[in-house]
Amino acid sequence: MPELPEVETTVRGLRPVLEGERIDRVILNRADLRRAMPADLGQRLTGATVTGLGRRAKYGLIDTNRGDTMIFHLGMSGRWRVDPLEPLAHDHLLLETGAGRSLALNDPRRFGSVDLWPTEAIAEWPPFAALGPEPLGPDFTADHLARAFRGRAASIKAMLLDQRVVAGLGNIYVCEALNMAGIAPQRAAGRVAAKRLGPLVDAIRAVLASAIEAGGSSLRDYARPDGELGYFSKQWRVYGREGEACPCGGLVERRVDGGRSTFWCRRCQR
DNA sequence: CCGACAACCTGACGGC
DNA sequence: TGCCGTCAGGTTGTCG
Repeated sequence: MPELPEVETTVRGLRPVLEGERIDRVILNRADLRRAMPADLGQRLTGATVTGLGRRAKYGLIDTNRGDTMIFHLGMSGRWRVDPLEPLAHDHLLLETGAGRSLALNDPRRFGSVDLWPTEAIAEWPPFAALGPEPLGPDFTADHLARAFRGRAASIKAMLLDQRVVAGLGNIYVCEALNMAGIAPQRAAGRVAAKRLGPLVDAIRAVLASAIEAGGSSLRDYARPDGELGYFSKQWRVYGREGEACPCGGLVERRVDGGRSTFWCRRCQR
């Protein structure tokens, strides 16, 4: 499930459980996710106190007082459960705090990852090295997109999914933002008029912000054992809505690009 | 540079 | 009821 808003919602749900708390116990059921967890993960985390939590792109960050940051990615199917009532299949990592709270990282498909890296050098963690700007941060601007898109024949959808261009967008929110901005997903990035890039930046920010708000509004529910996120799906304009009406009154169509579904409206997206 | 495709995994769902 | 094909929010690599 997780694109940027879901990871942000997850981090916000973990924060009250972990921040300032000591990790008393680490149970590693299986370390072979998409990339293997560090062999000494349990040793390095046990007894550490969590000093803060954050997010970069689709990665969650858990800082400790030992100088390590735990970096987790939820892949396609990852989720944290808070104070789970019972174990589930695919609970790969369990944490217990000194306050008696517990967390379970569950990921059936194992496309996620967990790593540890020195907090002071977090920007040099290899997957972070080439990431583009945060879409909700100050460096994500129309000028940035203009530079990234200039002369490029690749589709704008492919460019927005490229984490080097902007970090944190996935298939759902790219479809949503392009619909909101009225841009056809298959249009060559270099052929999007400069004056349309400001509205595109605004659309991306708006769709992410409302998705985070939707997650945030159900944060109370997050701390349930089922780990439900309060997903944004009810508010999707086009994603998963093939054959239904676009907000403009046109018809939502589905096409496949690079093996992934694209939902769009040919009436309002040009 | 670019698009297509496969690989990594499991689960949900629809059709028959 | 069960079996089978299809599809799924991500990332990374290869091929032509």
